[in-house]
Amino acid sequence: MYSKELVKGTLKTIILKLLSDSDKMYGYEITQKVKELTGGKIQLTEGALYPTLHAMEAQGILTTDVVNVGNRIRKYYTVTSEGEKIARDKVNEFSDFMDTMIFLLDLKPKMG
Amino acid sequence: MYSKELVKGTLKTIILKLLSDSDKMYGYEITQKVKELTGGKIQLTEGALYPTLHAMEAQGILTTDVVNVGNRIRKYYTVTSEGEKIARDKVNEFSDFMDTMIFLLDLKPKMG
DNA sequence: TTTATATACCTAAGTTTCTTAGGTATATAC
DNA sequence: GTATATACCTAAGAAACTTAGGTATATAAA
Repeated sequence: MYSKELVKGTLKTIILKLLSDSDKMYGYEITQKVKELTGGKIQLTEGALYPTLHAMEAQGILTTDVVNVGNRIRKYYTVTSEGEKIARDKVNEFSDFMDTMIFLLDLKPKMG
Repeated sequence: MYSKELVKGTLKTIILKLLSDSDKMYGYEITQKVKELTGGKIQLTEGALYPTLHAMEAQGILTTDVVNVGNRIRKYYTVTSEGEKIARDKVNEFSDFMDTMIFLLDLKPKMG
């Protein structure tokens, strides 16, 4: 797990990237996918995740589709076309930011 | 300039890296150096910088040396040996975090 | 059978970390 | 004599989280 400050500010970018790459995902699924992909190094908290999803829905970035699975509710989120553009912008901005930080901190990236 | 959320959480890391690589620096000098090195893409605000420097001094990470330059005061900051370790840890953690994000966001770094 | 864990949603109070918006003062360029 | 640069500082407010709950079903273990 990384220190809290570091992961701050990346939540929307992560959510939008995962949702853009898949048809639809539900909240709990997003937390599990991030945990799996990062080997547990990034673990989204539900207290941060759900309000962010609701805000992005209110802004027209995401739409929802509520499904009954057995007796439980599952709320699927899909990125709108407007959201797709925001997703690309967010990922590009983060990429640019990382390049700047790599230079500033005099680092060599380990991948690529 | 990057969106505010992104730069959040990197302030201490940036300050400690710059101070570790130099003998000593004063607050205003740090803001100018970061602005110069990032081509204006990261601009530290004094409202964030000074309280952070004071906190790190109180924690024994930094020591100060006040100097008179003409009739003006200049407060130089130096990293303590304890601070050097924290600086290395912070930079390493950020480096690791970037590797994780590069994988998660499916990016290719442009440098290295 | 009841207890713990996993699934699946949610909210609200509190904390941290920053931005915004000031204040003080000297030096220099226009 | 007015704006910009240098150089320090603080305090109120905002943003984005964490922490700590609450609700409810399904399943595995004891």
